[in-house]
Amino acid sequence: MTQRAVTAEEVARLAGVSQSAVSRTYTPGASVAAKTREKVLAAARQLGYRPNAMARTLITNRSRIIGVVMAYLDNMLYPDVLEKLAAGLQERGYQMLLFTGFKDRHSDPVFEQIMQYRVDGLLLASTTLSSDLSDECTAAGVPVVMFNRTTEHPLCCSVTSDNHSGGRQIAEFLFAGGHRRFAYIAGAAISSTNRDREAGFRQGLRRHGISEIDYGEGNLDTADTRTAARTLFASEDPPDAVFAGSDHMALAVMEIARHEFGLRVPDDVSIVGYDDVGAADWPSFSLTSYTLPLAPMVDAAVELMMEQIESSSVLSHHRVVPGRLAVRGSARLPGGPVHDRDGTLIWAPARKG
Amino acid sequence: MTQRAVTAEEVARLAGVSQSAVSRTYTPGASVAAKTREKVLAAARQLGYRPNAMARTLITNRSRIIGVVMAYLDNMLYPDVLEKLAAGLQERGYQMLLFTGFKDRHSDPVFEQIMQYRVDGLLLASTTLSSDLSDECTAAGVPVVMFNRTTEHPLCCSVTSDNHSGGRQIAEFLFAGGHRRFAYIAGAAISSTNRDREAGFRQGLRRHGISEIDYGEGNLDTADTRTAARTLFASEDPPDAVFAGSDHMALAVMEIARHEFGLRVPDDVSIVGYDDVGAADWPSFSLTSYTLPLAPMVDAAVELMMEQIESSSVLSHHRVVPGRLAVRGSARLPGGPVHDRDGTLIWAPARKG
DNA sequence: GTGAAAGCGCTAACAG
DNA sequence: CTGTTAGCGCTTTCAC
Repeated sequence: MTQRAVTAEEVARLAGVSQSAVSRTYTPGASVAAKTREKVLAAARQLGYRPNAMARTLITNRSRIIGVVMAYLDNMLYPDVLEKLAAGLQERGYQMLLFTGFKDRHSDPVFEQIMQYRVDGLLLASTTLSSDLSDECTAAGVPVVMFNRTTEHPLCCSVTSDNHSGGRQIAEFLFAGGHRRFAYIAGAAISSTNRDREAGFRQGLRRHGISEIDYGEGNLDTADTRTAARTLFASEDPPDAVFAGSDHMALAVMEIARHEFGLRVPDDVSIVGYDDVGAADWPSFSLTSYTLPLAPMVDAAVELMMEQIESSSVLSHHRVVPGRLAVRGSARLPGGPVHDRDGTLIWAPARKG
Repeated sequence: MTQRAVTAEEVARLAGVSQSAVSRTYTPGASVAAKTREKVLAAARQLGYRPNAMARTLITNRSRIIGVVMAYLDNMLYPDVLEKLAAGLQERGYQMLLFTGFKDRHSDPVFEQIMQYRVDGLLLASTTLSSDLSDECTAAGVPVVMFNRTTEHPLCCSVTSDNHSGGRQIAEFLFAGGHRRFAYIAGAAISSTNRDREAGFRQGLRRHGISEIDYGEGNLDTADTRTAARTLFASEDPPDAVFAGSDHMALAVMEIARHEFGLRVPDDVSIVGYDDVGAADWPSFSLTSYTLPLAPMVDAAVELMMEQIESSSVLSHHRVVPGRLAVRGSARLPGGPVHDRDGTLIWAPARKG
């Protein structure tokens, strides 16, 4: 601020009331006479007064700011997450302090900064970030919600999709499609999300007696994924079905398959992703993918956050939101309906009409 | 914060020094004896002390927070902007309060919120947002930097690419490629960015006697762009060269051209975009595009912001960062070198050898 | 319903 | 170099 802003004191003077009256006018539950309130508002408008949120924070011990940590945004999913999250928080009167772009740098100084701003809560949406961060938060009494990842740590909340089930459903679907040689392209090796998707995929295949699959490290990175795909397709016995742990990677694999190896998708190789980002539905890709239920996930995250803030306590709830397989053209279709091991229907051929 | 945080007072008591000594320890330029500093740091570590940025703001009248307004993030460019911006600000000790996701809602309440948090500056990266917002800021003495858009308003800074020149270069390139029937797909009609790109394009074509071109309203929206593209290609005399005001729209046009009209790119129609987002370089698209010089633009924006904050004054500098044509496969190549009207080389065939 | 007064956690003079 | 002191702008008792 270049010039000192208008204070409640000045407004009070102009309105001919006490400074407390001004404060009360801007405090939702406070008792102010309608007449007083009007005088205050008139004076405030005239002077261009705005309550100072910082000063309020100092005394209420609530900043109404949520720290959001997203190491990098190139997962095509995150812009969407950010938008929905911002909307949800704003609706409840909260602001968003964003920490991102520290791919290379260390995250510790970042964390220090966050804490100095006395955020009311922290949302961690980086699959790769060390969980020390969340420990330090709970130690400081700041509620944490992990988004699209989880942890074994006892005291923190998380919201994820049903990664394990999703991976398994994809395995069932691909197996039913007649494939026999599978590959998995892994995301960040240390992330629970990647671990669960892979574990589900392997479990689904094992049910059909397949325990050996190809493996590539995509690392959520375009270049790494391309390298992994090249190795895969150049092998003597290349896979005829590839499941990539994220759409981002799946699309990179598809590009390599088509443009560097001249493979037809899905005739020569089926490719399936996870997340169902916008581009998955573009005609050029028509990527079969497992839909990450973004809206309900964000809702759940905001809810968990509010619950903790309002109760002034750090909870430990883990919410899993179910997604569903979005079948498109990048994977061969099975001849008939596909069921999960518990009997639920994963996919069925469209009825003829 | 659930529990009241540790204060400088408590640290001082434990360290056996005055509270000021604690403050000084955390103030970069302050004079503290090494021994005192150490005692303080030891006590702080023991208690888990962190300075309260809010309290500091109250007295320094500097929040070290920059408000960033981005109405929506689906322009594939913005995640990148956000990352780079966050990194640049962080480097200088600033945090980022992000306002986004209010596509449908009104932006006024959002603005009120921003101002209550006493942001040191505001970065506007929404091409579509009304400029009243920036007026109100300057009125309040808060420096504004517009990113990737500009305005006629006297008191505010802006950083853009050379949109007009970019549009013109694309016109030259396409004309030299032998095209004769052109179309422009417009972004947000009210944005300076769109206006300039279109004006440059038209100017470039007019130089060659072409003043009539097709026009579609893509509105930076996938669905709108598709509709516009359908109308274009379904016409009796469809264009053989399409320039879309953003890559996002260019890709949408390409999808429609190929998959709904069976057109070959660039044999049947050349398509050129603007921004050079990551996907432009994917083999599936190989989109010729004008590179938005993102890194220098973000640097300039941060610089302009800091300059204003440090001088405690609202400046009015408009920075234009030059980009360059990234020639790929989505537009027919000219037979020989292409020059802009001032003689600068836009493109030349690769040398044989 | 209202004003006076205390104080949130910190920085910035000011003497020493 | 250090401690003392006076606020920053606000919310929140507490009497009235």
